[in-house]
Amino acid sequence: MPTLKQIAKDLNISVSTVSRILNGKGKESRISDSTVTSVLKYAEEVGYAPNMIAKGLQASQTFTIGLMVPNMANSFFAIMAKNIEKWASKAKYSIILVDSDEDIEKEKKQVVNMMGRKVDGIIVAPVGDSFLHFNKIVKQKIPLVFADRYFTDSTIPYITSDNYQGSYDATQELIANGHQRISLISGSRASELSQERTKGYVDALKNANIEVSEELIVGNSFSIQNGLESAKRVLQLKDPPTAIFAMNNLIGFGILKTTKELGLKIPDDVSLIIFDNHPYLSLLSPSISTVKQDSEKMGEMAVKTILKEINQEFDITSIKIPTELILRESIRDLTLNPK
Amino acid sequence: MPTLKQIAKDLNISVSTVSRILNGKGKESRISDSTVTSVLKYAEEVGYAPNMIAKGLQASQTFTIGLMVPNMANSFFAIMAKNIEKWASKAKYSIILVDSDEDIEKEKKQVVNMMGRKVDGIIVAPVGDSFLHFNKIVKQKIPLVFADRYFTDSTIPYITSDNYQGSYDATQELIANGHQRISLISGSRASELSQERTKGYVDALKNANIEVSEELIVGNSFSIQNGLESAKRVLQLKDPPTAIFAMNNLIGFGILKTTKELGLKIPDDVSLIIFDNHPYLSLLSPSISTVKQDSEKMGEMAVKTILKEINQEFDITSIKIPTELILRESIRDLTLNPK
DNA sequence: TATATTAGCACAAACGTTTGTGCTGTATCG
DNA sequence: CGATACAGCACAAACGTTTGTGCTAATATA
Repeated sequence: MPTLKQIAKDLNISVSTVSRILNGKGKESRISDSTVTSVLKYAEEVGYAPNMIAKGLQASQTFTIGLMVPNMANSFFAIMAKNIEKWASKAKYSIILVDSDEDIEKEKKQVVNMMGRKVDGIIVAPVGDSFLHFNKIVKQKIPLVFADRYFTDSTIPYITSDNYQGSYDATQELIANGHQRISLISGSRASELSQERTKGYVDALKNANIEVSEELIVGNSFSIQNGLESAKRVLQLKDPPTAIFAMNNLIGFGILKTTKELGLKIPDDVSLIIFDNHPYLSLLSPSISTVKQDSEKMGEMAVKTILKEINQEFDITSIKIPTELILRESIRDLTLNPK
Repeated sequence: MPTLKQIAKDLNISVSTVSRILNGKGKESRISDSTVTSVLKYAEEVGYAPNMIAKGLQASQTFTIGLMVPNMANSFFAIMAKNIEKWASKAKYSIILVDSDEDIEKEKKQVVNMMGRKVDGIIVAPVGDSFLHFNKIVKQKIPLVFADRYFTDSTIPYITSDNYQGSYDATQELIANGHQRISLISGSRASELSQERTKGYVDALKNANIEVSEELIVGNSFSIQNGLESAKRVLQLKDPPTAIFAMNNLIGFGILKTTKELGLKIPDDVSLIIFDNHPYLSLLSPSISTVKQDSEKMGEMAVKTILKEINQEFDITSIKIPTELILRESIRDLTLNPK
């Protein structure tokens, strides 16, 4: 791989001259046209490409953004990552990807790794209930933004869905269809995202004067396994719910497996709505109603926000992206034909 | 962020001594125990973390692996990426992620970008029908391995499924169920992967003395759109197929949407088998038979292979990972109840 | 013609590492 | 007691850039 030094040597001129020319500063540095063209031509010829590592060392800017997600196998994060890469690469940034695998220890370790790699900014969907290990990032003045999951008691900006409203809407829809015993299968309780979605659920119930029953709020993990087990548990209650609200798509998938296993019919035996849409949910029989999150937009806004931070702009704000209620066939209307 | 220089200054010793100690070379460099412990203690205290950029410059090894996939929204690649990151990080490597978005131009540009970033190796699922733009990688002696998609007429190692066998098995299964008019909806024809899967399909037909009809081999893209349109086309033939074989999961999804839209029942009206499994396919009614690829393994082997290349080991071979035929309810047995 | 200006480039430091070599002082040996 | 050995460290180059400053020769000005 040719370097500036090599080109300079071959052309019998200095490294600095070559550098300036290749950075388009030929004119302002009063380099003669003949030198400029010969360097340009030669660089092209030998296929010169700047060493970004050396550039990064010198400028202490690496044009790299760290991205940490809890689980790439979750299509929500995969799509978000796709869009983050898309918008980052448009701005000449590259993405360093980490799948924390919902493991707080890996997350902590990789935070340090990313700092060592001198990323210009970090986008993370955190897995834990504490942002302490992110403080060192902030202390180093490294731009940071949370995506999807977040901490309101920190000053770190976040991009997320309007979790409260989405959850409220979903619960409200179930209520409007005559449901009173509605079970919420929750993701990690420690996450503020969970708390916000729970709040939407609770408030919708309260506003409809429906008693909030603790036995109907179950689960503690954003996983298929949790969906499976929690659904099983709640459906085998002496007084089972008429409807279930799944807090994310993995939980939703688990619930679907359970109902299939138990031979329960949706929506005849139990109604279902899932937070987070998934292409296949429209193909199921019955198709499943969902709260659609705009993960493309979330990725886009996360990049735009981190770029603002990197460029030291001032109007940096957290963003709640509206959700969309998609009604399909998984909710039984109990007002028409009560159980 | 503290540097070696800063620590050296604070402790009134030289940079080289600090460097050696922090790299565990205190003993062999005959540094006194007192110096060693004081440096270790102080480094811990100020939270020293090595600057990987500077390290990379000096060692010309960045502990970075470039990963380029055509579409992260495709769960196959998302899962592969997850496992690549998993195995890479176990070996202290980080992943630079690029989503080429099935765009050959973006792929070409990012190849150059990755070289400029001095990645230690590159794993790529290429989108085009030519590997010319990868030659410069090879020429620079940068380790390269193809994953999923590949080129047999290059010397670049690849990790892929046993596409021929998987495809043969799927077709064979349809034939065993009495199907004669079997449509193959193909991904990008230029890809050898497509050609291999097509070959499996063709050979299975030939071995059963079934004529290969060109009008039943349709499509030219690994996309939902292709699945949608091609299925529509083939199902509206005067003599439509009794079974469809989808070359990947996106195509399969498109087909499922089409049959739903057209009101066709699977498997009564048309049978279906999809190359590449997906969790939701077991939940559909009917559940869909698939050829399951081991994308976890593919990711793992891709990393292990690239690490071998990086470490200049010799036993580097291309790998075909066996597929598994998963039979569910989407294939009608025409031998029992012919159409 | 002597001085000032400017064109056109080279030099060198710096970014944070690693590592080969060299230097000084104390301990060991004969 | 003089030479040798080794402990314990410092110095400096190198990796490939960028950029402020300095230098030389040619041109312009007085």
